[in-house]
Amino acid sequence: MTRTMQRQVTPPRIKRRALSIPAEFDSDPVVWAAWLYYEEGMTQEEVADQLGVSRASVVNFLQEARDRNIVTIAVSSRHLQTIGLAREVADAYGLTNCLVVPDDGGRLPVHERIGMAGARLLIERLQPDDVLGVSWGRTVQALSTALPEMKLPGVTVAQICGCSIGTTEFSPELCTSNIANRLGARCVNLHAPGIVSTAQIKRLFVQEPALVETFKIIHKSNKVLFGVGSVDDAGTAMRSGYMTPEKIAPYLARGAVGVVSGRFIDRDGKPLLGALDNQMIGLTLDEIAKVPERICIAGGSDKVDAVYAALNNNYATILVTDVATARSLVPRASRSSRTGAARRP
Amino acid sequence: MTRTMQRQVTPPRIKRRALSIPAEFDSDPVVWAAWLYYEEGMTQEEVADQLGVSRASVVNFLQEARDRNIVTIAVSSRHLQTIGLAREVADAYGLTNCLVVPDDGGRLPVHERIGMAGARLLIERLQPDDVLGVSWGRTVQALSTALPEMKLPGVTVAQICGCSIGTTEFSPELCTSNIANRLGARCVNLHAPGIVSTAQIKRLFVQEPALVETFKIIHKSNKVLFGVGSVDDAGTAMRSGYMTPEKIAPYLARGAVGVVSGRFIDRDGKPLLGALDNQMIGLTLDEIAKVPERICIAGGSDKVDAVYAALNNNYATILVTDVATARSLVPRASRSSRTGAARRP
DNA sequence: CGAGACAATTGACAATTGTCAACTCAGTGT
DNA sequence: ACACTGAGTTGACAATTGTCAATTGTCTCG
Repeated sequence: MTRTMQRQVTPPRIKRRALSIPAEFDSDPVVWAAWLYYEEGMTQEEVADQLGVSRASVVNFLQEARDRNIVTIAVSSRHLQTIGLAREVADAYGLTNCLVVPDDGGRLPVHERIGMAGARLLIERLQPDDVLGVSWGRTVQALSTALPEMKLPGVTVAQICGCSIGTTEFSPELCTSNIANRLGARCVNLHAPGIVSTAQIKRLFVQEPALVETFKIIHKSNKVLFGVGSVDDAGTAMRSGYMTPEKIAPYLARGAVGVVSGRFIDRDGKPLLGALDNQMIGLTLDEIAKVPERICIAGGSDKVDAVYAALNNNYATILVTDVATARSLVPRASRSSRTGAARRP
Repeated sequence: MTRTMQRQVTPPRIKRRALSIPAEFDSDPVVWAAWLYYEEGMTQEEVADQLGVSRASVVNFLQEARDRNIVTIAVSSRHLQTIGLAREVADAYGLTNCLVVPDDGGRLPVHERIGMAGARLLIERLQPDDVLGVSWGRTVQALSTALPEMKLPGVTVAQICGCSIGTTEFSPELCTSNIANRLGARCVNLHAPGIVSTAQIKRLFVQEPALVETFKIIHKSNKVLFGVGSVDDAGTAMRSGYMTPEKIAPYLARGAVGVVSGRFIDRDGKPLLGALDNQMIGLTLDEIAKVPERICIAGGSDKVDAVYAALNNNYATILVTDVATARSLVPRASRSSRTGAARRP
């Protein structure tokens, strides 16, 4: 979602005489245009003259250069962390990192903005031999589509909870494979339903050699990426056919405030175990909590309670959220939250 | 040398009412502006409204964001290698990499353009524990100023040839420390003249414990960066007081065509050893040739002979040059050069 | 060989962005 | 108190950039 530009035509009349020796067959004009424009700071018209094409074509070339990742325009996530609010949240909840995406006046939905920032953060943090466990949800899905195409062959992306049955636009398997594809990473899908009908069937599944192998990889995750669902609304989990109201009811009755990777948590973030849990296939909350780096991407006013709970129980080491959510989060923090973070001198 | 932009003022009249909750004290408006503009693709006017400032201020913020490296606009060097010409040169001379910077119609001098591309390449290639040996010259100097500010604390930048006496704008010690500073790397200077008056004095210097220590580090270089000087013109080496015409004369007489890191080479690239060599303090050509990755940055019609010689004797594993030089280089190559590189389908 | 289809390129126009001199406002010195 | 300085901001204007429909070129097929 970089700058929007497209094509155009050149205005000047001194055209058509290629200045130097440009129009040879030994170069990709797109690369040239990108270099001259972005690196040397030429104007599009100058580039057009240099290349011997119309300025409109230059616009096209530049567009293509961005699409092909020949030029990269990136806001470094490190700087989004320098925003005072991000520091306050990080301090308050003991996070190693916190990204707060600015408000854009409702231009883009929250989950998309958070997805974009999360994408940026993710590619800056991934190391060659990482195994990234991926949960699912609207925000995770948004992150996956915001990722640029890359080549990170050493990385593995693993699906940490079973598949959903419904056919919404997002699902665990789609999130995972999308991310892996964009990243050029190995993709490990968990080929099993997220929820099976009985605890016994779950046991059967889990003992299946193919799944055992898959789980071996999943358990090697040194980073996890997950969203947080609320239970107030009809929630992601239900809309996607992952759960049904009847199944959820007992959890709600016992005080569930949110869903992390398909599992319910109470207001303190404690796992809320119930009958359903024995039918769920995927990493448990305790297992997730053991992964060294845990990236939580979530925001929106309806999710504040759930995010607060999740943070409170330290499920996340890194949080990507939006301004409004961050603002609600700070005063709630159990520890001392410092007011008035450092401003520029 | 990214896009040129500066400050400005906003045109619309619907201003001054901050749309959401932007003007709080918890954020750096520069980061916000950068995010909204570059990441979300808002127009500057929209950003201005969102932030509650004039559009002119937004222009200023964006300028500052680029200056502060909050946004990075980069042409990936990998793509400069995809230019057919670069491949031809690489093939012809057995290089692992070759970058060819496009012609810009004389807008910027060759060495600056090459320096920019070299800078890009360098930061993409440097690994955490690298020791980078740095020679000197106009192009190396240009590279150093084209580097962005970074933090690469694990990297060491070492000066591989002694200091010059003159006070030109560039010198071995300046090149090295410039590069180290920009990169946020450790800087190891070689505190000795590049040329001393007698071979005996050189021996004394080199045995000095402080220098012995320095050389230990220098010899650990796993990457080197050097330019190539011609001897046709009055050359860098002389203008900087590094050498004098009398000293050079014997080398010229014996067929010197170029200078690499202060040492003369003949038309086959062979080191041309003479009286002076025993008075030079710094890595020898043979020592340089043993470094695994050797980045040569050089171009310009006056240097073609010298670059050809250097490439011919395999001093470089990576070459950064300009189109004109690359064009001259290809037909000279001793091996089979393939004509007509791949075009886009 | 011409018609048709499709992609690339272009010029005119509209929108966005950069420049600049003037202005505001805090802080200072007298 | 008041003029002065300097940083930060602004509006009007100029330059640059994006859009789009029309044109051109290329390739395929009849």
